[in-house]
Amino acid sequence: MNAEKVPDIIIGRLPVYLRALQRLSERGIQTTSSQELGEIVGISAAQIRKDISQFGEFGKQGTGYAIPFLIERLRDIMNVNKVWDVVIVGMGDMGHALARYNGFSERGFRVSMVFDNDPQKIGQKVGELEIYDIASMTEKLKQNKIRIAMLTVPATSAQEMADQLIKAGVKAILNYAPISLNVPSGVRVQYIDPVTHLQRMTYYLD
Amino acid sequence: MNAEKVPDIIIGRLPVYLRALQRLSERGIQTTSSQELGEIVGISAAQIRKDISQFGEFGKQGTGYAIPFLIERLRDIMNVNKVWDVVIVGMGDMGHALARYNGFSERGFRVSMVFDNDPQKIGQKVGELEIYDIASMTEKLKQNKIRIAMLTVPATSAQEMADQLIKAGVKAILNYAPISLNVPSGVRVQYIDPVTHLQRMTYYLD
DNA sequence: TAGATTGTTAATCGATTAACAATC
DNA sequence: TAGATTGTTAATCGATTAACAATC
Repeated sequence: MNAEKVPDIIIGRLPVYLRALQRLSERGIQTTSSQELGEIVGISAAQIRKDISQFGEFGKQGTGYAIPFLIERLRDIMNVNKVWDVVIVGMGDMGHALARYNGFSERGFRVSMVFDNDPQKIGQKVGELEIYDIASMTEKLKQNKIRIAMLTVPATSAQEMADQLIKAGVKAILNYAPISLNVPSGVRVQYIDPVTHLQRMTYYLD
Repeated sequence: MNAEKVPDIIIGRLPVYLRALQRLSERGIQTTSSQELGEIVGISAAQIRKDISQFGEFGKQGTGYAIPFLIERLRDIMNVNKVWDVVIVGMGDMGHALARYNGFSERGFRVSMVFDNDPQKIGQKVGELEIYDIASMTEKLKQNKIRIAMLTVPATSAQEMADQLIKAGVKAILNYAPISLNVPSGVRVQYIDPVTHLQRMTYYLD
């Protein structure tokens, strides 16, 4: 699709554009401009045009972008024009909250399995899902060709769990444990740690 | 403290350094080098030295950085050498999970109040905390001089709640709602949306 | 047609890396 | 002393912005 390699920093902005476009679409709006979209997401119009133009000519001079069309293109580009099965490892409070979150399905993801190693939890239900034993995880992930996992275990076992996930074929980890993971190239990690996010802001507070 | 304005991208890496240093410290390690720290967090040694040197000369040639000392300096710089009171707005699953998370206190934050507008929830307890009515939020935030909030309400009411928080004096918002917030300059926002994080990775999956 | 807005180029700005003297 | 590693400079690399011809 794209001859040149697109910088990761641009890839990181696409989901934000998509999210904003979907909100506009929900409100019945059919068209937008780089100017308008930029004001919504807090990014310059020039940058938005440049980002989008990496992938094709999706706009029209004079009128801007057709929202449903641009949404489809972005979903294609990001590979979310299908539903990805994801698993959750660690059924503490955070794992439970994610398992019950209903914002995944409408945006391309489905929580298909959840795991824990606590005998008290194994076999319990979280919504529709039964909590499986981590001991059976490698096998189940391979069987179901799972590529994406969310990691919500304590920091002390996060690296070990990540290693297991990777051995089982996982290529993308959303890590909620407050620790930097060591992973081989070819495996992607995104970090969600509320404390680092908060600390990034307190620098600016007196 | 620092004459030159430090780029925000550097500020964003400091919490990651701090987190790694604290893990080393827990393991009883007293000293580290830019090389070693870089391998842990996945950042080049040169960049780590450059980032740290923005704020002073905290290392020693030949031996590296004294971990407890560097931790103290970073905590000073980031303003987390004291405990910040934070509030949570929206007591759904995510709000509950955050309210019960015990990783805040040891890293400079304390959840001091939680709010919801559901009569069923108001007055209930979450751990030690009573859920307060959002109607009383402005008043309570002003009384307690709250500067930081975590926003875990549905996307549809997130902007409205953010506006209220800002009116009440909040200067930093950690936004869990899947929507870009519009805020005046002087107010900081950090975004946590598992779906955008996942979408950022699916681009690279086949 | 007149007005609006794209896609793209060139210029600017900023961030990262490589290299090394200083020094513990 | 010899080896290790910092702090910093200069070079490189990459990202953002400004500007505008093209065109709807």
